[in-house]
Amino acid sequence: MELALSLGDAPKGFPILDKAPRMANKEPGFCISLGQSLAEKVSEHDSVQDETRASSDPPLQLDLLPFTPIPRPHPPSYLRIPWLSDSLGSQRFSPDGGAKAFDVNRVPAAGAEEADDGTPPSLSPNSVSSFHVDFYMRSGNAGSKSKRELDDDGERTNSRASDDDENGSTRKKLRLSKEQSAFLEESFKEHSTLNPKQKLVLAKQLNLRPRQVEVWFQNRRARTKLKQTEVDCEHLKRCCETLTDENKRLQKELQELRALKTSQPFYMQLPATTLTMCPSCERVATNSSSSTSAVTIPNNASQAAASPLMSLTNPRTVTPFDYDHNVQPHRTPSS
DNA sequence: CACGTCAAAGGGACGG
DNA sequence: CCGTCCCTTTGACGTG
Repeated sequence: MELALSLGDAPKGFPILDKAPRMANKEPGFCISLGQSLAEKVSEHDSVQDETRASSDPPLQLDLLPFTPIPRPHPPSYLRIPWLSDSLGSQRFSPDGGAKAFDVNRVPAAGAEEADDGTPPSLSPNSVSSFHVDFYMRSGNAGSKSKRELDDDGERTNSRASDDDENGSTRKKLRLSKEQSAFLEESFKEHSTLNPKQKLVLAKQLNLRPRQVEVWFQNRRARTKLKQTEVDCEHLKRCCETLTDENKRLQKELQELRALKTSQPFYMQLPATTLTMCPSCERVATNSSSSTSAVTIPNNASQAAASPLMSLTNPRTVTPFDYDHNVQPHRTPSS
């Protein structure tokens, strides 16, 4: 089976084209040709493409087929994303329907049908800002398709959901084609939300119902949100681990200091209320004249805050004699 | 067969 | 009131 798709008659760039090589890793038969870029529009999303698509560059052919090229028996169809350009543009599906038009959820003959709401976008055939993509699905690629995508003729037979609506029975599970998904994905990169016009045009271009496009964007936003939630969760997890480690460390230090305190009751001779510290010089004095105990003060206020007993082990040690520069010792709040 | 993925449906919230 | 969004659920399908 061959699937030919060409997007745009006046070549212009589009991010999807730059993603194509990556897609090609999974899609053996994938051929894209592209021309003038919309680098100005899309550079914020993909800076790499600017290097490959200068505005004056001739159309670039990306042949992603890993095997020998296959002939192109049918003229390409044309698609473009309207909000990437300044006017509603051309959309010309293969007129003869020979190369299977892009989608898939409808037979080509149904591609000209109006949208569900009965207001199909009127597309001008002569846009100058469109892009041009040729998709060639090799028969080998069809082998990678799920069996439900293929009918007896090897062609995709996903029916429109409207068929189900008409039946009013079960809703058919339909899978969007890789091309549709890629196209929607690129559209999503441009706009995570759609206005009605964009939705209609995109639906028309992808041969989908507007509701399908809308639902796809809703689900896509949900996936993005879920992913972000997972990232946030991971970040919080790491923060929690860090804090847990810090807490353990401080608890251990506290234990050590308590042990030190018990083994050296000498420090207990100084009631806490007798210690004062000069905020300017950080020197500690005692207003107990009989005491000549040496005390230490923290060099780091945060350390002291984190570990109240740390001051007992801080190397900077002073005696009451040091605090002797005509400054009245400050009273502690408790005194 | 269990599980994951994803399109789609349904309902509530919200803004114009 | 209508259209859209988000959230939840459903169901079809693919995969290990």
